[in-house]
Amino acid sequence: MNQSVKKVGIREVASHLGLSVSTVSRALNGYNDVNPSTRERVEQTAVQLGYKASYAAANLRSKQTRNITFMVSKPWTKFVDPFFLSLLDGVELVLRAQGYDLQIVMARDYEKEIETIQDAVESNRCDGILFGRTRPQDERIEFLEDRKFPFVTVGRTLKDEHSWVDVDHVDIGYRATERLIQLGHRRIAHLVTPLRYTYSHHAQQGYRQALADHGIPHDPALEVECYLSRKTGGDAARELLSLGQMPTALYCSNDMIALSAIEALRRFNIQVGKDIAVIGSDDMPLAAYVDPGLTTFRQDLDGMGMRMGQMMLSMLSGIAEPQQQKVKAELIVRGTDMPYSRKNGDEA
Amino acid sequence: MNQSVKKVGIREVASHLGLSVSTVSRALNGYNDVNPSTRERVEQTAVQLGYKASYAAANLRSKQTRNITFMVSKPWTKFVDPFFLSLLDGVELVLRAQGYDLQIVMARDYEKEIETIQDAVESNRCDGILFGRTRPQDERIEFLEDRKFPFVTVGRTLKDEHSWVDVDHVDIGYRATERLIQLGHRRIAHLVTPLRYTYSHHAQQGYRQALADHGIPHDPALEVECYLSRKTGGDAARELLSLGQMPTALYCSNDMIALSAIEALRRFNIQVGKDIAVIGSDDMPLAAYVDPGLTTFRQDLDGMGMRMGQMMLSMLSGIAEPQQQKVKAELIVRGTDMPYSRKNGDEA
DNA sequence: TTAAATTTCAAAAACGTTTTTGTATATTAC
DNA sequence: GTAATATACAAAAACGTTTTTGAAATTTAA
Repeated sequence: MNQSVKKVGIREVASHLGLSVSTVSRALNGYNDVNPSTRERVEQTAVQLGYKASYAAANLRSKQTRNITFMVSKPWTKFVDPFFLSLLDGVELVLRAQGYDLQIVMARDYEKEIETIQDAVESNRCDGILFGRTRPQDERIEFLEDRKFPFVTVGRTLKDEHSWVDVDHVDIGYRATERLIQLGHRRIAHLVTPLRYTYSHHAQQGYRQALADHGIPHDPALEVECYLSRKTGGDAARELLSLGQMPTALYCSNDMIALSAIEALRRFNIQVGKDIAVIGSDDMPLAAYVDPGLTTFRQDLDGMGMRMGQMMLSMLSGIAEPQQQKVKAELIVRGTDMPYSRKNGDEA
Repeated sequence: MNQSVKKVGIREVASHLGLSVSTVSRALNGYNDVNPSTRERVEQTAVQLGYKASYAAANLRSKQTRNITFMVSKPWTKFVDPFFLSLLDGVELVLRAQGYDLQIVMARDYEKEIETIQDAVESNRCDGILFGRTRPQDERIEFLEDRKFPFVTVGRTLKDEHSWVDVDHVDIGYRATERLIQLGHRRIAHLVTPLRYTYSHHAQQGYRQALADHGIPHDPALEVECYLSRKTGGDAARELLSLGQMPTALYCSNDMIALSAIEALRRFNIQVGKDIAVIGSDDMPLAAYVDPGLTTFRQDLDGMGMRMGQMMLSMLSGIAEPQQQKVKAELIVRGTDMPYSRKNGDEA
């Protein structure tokens, strides 16, 4: 392939300096049994000759790739999950500072997730793995724990003994619900994200706790599981409508679901922000742009990403104990939540 | 690291079958000097023993990574450029089908772009490179051409002799402008994306050609370069306002710029879709959600991604001639463009 | 029936580093 | 002044594959 430019290897650097390859290698890799002045000469010559160590050769011998893989899943839309992309920036910043590269691989569907991870660890492609969409019981986590392969997740399993960063979804659920209660609502529905993900359970837990703490009985009919497509977010709203007794407020554990429900309700001439209150959960970009703006929660994705990177780094440096970090989200009040008034759909 | 699970190499597979490692290797890699029945036995034993070839070792020997790197640039927002992410799906689909992996690396800023690419090719990390944000003269392309390293870009240089896929921005510029002209507008501004990117020049070319074809003189004051941040999109609108004679229509070679201008104009009580017409260029998700919806152009990113993958594949299989594909965008009429009426800001 | 060609596999070299081990020389300890 | 230690480098092994080369066994050609 490279015709014009001859590939320069460590041998060339060594012979150019009259040194052995081992010394060049050790100089370049920061070992201390090399004279400072020699090291400097080596470094200079290396850049001068344009030497770059072969990735494959170095990996093969050292068993280190200095590479961390983030597996993103293909979600409900045709694109990569934007939620995880937002994390990447923080992760990359931290890893890069320690000389690690961040590599992103996509998993096309559920089976590919575990397959991708297995492949990454079994073919020695990276030193550590990052991923999200964690489930109460997660095959991927079991696999990695079994292999003792370093990993950090966004979100956790129910067993919860590995390293993770997570938004406090119990807290979001609680605060969203409590806010609606304090605004006077009593029939509050929860459009909950797929229960195959752990965080949905946490949201549910926060929602139910808030109801309980304020003496509102939990009505299972008001808690409907939505899938992460826009369509089924609206479906849930229609389902609630057909219940006869429409709730006066909606807490959605995902903004997309909220937006989808809002659109469906609009079709029925139900004005969100006037006839019904809605609160979302993750402040997606769209949330600020719709009219009225969606009241929701902002999550510090960048900070979480950095924390994630730090955890990975410390695992790589030998720290074995799992590290865990739960971060609180910030309420962003916009226009979709409002006090309860008798005129609302509720006739109880 | 792997304490419980012993790593099984090609040697184990070979000895388990009473074959030589070379035969196992050739069987697994689809060479034809191996008996079909032997191949089957090897394949079975390989999965049975859980053998996976070491990535590094295979790379080192074969000089092939079966890995394609897509370099995404960090754009104006804090996240990865959503435009390129949309391509990824198509690219990945095509590459995966031929056993290639797609790996994504981020370039944090301009200098990192060339650096990232140099590093990827010089350390033999991939067999081919994909990227966008191409400039009229592009250092990265020169570097890769010089090394004869396979690459395909989204967008092109002005010299235009490499392999690329590109949206026909000349066409978009022409059609957007012509549409506004046919709606009766004569003072049409062009808020143009940064001219450091080639596609901005194409958009400009289409815009000017449409004006010329309809006998409208080109007013340089109406063509203002915007940077891809929301703020400076609005700045351009304010600049035009201060001109005294506001244009009656805006063609923006980027939706973000359009949205930003719209927001700024709203602050001045100028109603987009009533007082001024706006047309965007790339149908970003937000475009459908704002009120009124942005009239813009839809680009078949998925198809472009697939085409890109195919081009890469054919380059890898030895085809040397550059392949190029220009795709037309589809006009999406929403609410921000409307016919010219005398009441508009224009008093000419 | 023999020579040539084909099929199928094995032995060994090669890929370009890092790591292990070894060895002069210089330094320190006594 | 000698032995022990530390310093700075070199030689060679090792990493786990793929590729090259070679060779026996089988088939085909004559």
